[in-house]
Amino acid sequence: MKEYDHKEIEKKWKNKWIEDKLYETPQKKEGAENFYTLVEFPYPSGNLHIGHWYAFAIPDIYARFMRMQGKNVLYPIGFDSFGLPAENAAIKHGLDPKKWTYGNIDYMKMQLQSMGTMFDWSRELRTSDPKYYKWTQWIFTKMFEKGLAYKAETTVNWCSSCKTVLANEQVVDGKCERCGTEIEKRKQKQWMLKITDYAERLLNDLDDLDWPEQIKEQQRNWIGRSEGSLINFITEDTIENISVFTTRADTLFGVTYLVVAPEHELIDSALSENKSRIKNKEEVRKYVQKSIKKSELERQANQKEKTGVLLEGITAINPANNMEIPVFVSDYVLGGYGTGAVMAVPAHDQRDFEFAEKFNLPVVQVIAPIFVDKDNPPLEGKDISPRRNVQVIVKHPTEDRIIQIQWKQQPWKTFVIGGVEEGESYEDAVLREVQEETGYKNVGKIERIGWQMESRFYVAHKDVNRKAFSQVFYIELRDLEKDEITQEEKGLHDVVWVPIDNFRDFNPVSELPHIQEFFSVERHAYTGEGILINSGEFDGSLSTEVQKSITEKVNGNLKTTFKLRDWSIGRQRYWGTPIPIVFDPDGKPHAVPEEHLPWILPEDVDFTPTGKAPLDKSEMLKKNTEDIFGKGWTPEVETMDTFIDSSWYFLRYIDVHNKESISSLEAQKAWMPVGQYFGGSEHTTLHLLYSRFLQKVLFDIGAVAEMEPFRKRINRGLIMGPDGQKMSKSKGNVVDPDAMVEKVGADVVRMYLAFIGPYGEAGSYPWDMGGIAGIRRFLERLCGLEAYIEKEGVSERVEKELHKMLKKVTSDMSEFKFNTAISAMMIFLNHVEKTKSLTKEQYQMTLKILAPFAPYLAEELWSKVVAGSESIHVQSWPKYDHEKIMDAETTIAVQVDGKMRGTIRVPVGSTEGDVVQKIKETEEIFRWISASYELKKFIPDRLVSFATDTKV
RNA sequence: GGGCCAAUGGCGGAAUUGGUAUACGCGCAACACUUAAAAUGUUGUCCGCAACGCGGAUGAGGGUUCGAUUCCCUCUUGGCCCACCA
Repeated sequence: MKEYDHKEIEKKWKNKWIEDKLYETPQKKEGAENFYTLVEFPYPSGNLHIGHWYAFAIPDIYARFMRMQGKNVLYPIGFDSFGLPAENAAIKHGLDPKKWTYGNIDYMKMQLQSMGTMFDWSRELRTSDPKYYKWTQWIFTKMFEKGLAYKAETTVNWCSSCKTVLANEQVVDGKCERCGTEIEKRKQKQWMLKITDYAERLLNDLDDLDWPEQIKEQQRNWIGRSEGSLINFITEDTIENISVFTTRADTLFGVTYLVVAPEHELIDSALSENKSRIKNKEEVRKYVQKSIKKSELERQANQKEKTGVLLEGITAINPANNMEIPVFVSDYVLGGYGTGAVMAVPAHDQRDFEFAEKFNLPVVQVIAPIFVDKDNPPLEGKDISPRRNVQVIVKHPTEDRIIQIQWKQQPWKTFVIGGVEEGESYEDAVLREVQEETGYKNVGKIERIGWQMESRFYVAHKDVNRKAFSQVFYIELRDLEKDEITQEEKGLHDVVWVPIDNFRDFNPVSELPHIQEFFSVERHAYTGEGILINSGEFDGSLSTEVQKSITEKVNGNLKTTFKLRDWSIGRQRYWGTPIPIVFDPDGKPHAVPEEHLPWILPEDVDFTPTGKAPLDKSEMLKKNTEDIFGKGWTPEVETMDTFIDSSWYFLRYIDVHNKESISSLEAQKAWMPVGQYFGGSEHTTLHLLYSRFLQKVLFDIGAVAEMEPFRKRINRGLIMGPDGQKMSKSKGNVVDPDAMVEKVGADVVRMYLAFIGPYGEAGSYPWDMGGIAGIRRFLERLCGLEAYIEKEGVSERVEKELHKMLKKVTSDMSEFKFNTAISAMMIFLNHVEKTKSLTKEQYQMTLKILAPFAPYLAEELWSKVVAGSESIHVQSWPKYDHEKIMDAETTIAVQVDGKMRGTIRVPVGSTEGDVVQKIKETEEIFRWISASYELKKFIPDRLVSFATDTKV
């Protein structure tokens, strides 16, 4: 056994590779196609955790593989080096954010290099470098010129601890994503980017992307396109119309009130103007102020309990039926979505339903669910006989029992059930049917249960299809006094008392949700589809088909709305890209002209958070502004959200020293779009969407030639602690990569992470100390292979296994299944050790396959066996030989009636006849096949399947 | 509440995409080497039984099929994302 001294090997090759500039990627390489492999760059937090290894070292395996496949592979790295932690270090420990950040970078660079990655460090970038942020600012000024960057009064998320504004995406569970402090709502003038202008394109262009469907779907949901109608409700005084957005115009006849958000403009004007008709101004003002100040968390915590205030003095007209309806203000309506006002349909919207119950508002059903009886479905070609009927749940006066009607001619168990006669009310029909069918006559209050519905079923004894409008009622008997029922009724059914919980035995109607709800004492709105009722000329139409016609009838407009909101990007912070805007003496904003970019981040600032931006105190910035633009001009003092920095960094790597543009079109032509982008799933709706947005903006101004930045995308999984929990210092389950590398070597850590599970599925994998020992053993055994070379002669078997392995590894790597690729290598090693036979060529090929996984060890062993050779990492990937994999004989599985009954060995390419003949000769298999059998399937060289079942 | 995804031995996971379920690794057990342990090696390791055989098993139940971990339906559990989005 040869010694595997990982420390020695790693030290040796790390330096050699740097000396030889092994990983510097030229813009073009003779005879090689360019391939851009990208991984999300890190924030320089101080040191690498095991997640970083998973993020960078595994894509490195892929990058190396592509390089050996003959591609000119770009695998760049940089640092997302602006951001809050640097500033927090400054505030807490009085450190210079720049020094703190750059010190961290130096250390992390060393760690990254220890991984054995093929990063091209000559292209390293840092977003806090003026040479970089000059172009971030340039992009901003272009957006400003196009009206895509604007300052607007909005309600913002304010973190009182970080003393800054956060984007919606940075608020998690109503708390600050960074520090966990509860978020308050504040109104503030705020720089915004108009991503909503691009919503449609961001959505549509997803279709053509070669990304996992899951990721695309998540972005689609985030963009949240919905098609609905804008409908105008005229208020009594006709001055203040209220426009609402709805996706359920079909329920318009069921609107019994309107609700506006606390932020709605109607409230603003009504409270300020004297002529407003609102009578309870004080009450409204108090409610609105309270709810706007309410934190996100409170708003969510109060989800169950609806609150609101009636706007006294204002009524609106339902344009569908001219009914007068009240108007409320409530915070269950969002100011920022749609028009900030909703039409409330309590019968068919759960939130409206809850609100109506609390405020005692009328509930009008306009959609009737359609119930098709599965046991007695309508038969085609039969007449349809429409009918109204009632179903009555009759409760025993003292016991928890209800009446079940057991039919004699049909296999039915039902409630009391019967038709409503012409001119008869539902309630009268209930009393009559109960008396006719059961004889009981002293009943309590009649209660309607759930919604009217349309049932469709076939009535066998009348040979018609019934389409019945039915309503369920509940009554409690006052006593058991009853009249004798008629002989005719007696002949039809028995009346039986059954326990209340047996309601599921009732068929078919008890399957209906609202019956079930009744018994579980929950009440819900009916939000599904159905047939329109109480809707004038639309009665009888299908709810899914009337949105357009109802909208047109009331002069509404069809309208598309998005959930996506504009991106708020201003930060009252220091350590970020300064917003390159100056204000003239009238306060009008102007972009800093390109010749003055980069608009430098001044260094004479005080970091103590005050709620005002630190740059506000920079004399240097003020002076610089006046010097350039003149007296009375003032600078913008906010910095940008760091997500902007990272929304275009991939365009910089490809031409990192360009002084004329973000990157030349020539460089873009060489590299863009990114061929493979690896990252974390947490960036699906943030970074990934923002990058696509900026790319499209840049495309529109001609700065880039591609409309989409990333051709392919893979979201990696999560590495958990050995206990299966998320790693955290407080749980004490953190795995320190540096210590692991020290102990077992970088190659082992890389390879173990690759072996832990498939890379392209965002699962979570626990770190297993035993597992990593297994990989270490594997590499140690590989070190021992050299001893077998040319010792035992040539084994055909080993040659075949080698090519099989090569084939498997090659295809697995293309699909990011590094785990099974490694498993194939292990299987091969097991074969070699068994036969102890290996040629020099076979050994070299094995090392090449190992090279992307364990770059240090492969290089070391390679240098020993191929004297004076170039690095193994510039060798080309071996090709497998199909001929060598071919077997002369193959194993065929024999199935009988779907069960495995044995295998036979036959020459490759045997015909069906040969195989059957062989089976007939094989007693232990043939005994399963009775005299009469049928050959169901013959797959050459694989399987044969028989059926003996004569029924088939 | 909505969307997406998953569920296979004691554990991480394989399975040619509808064709021999449990590859590979870990763990465990026995044995060898050793004074002993570690390391290493060899063998075994889904479950049941009247055990060289047969039956059962891929979260549960049903369906399609000669054949289902794979496709379809219902349900259960778990994960991720979103969430009073009209």
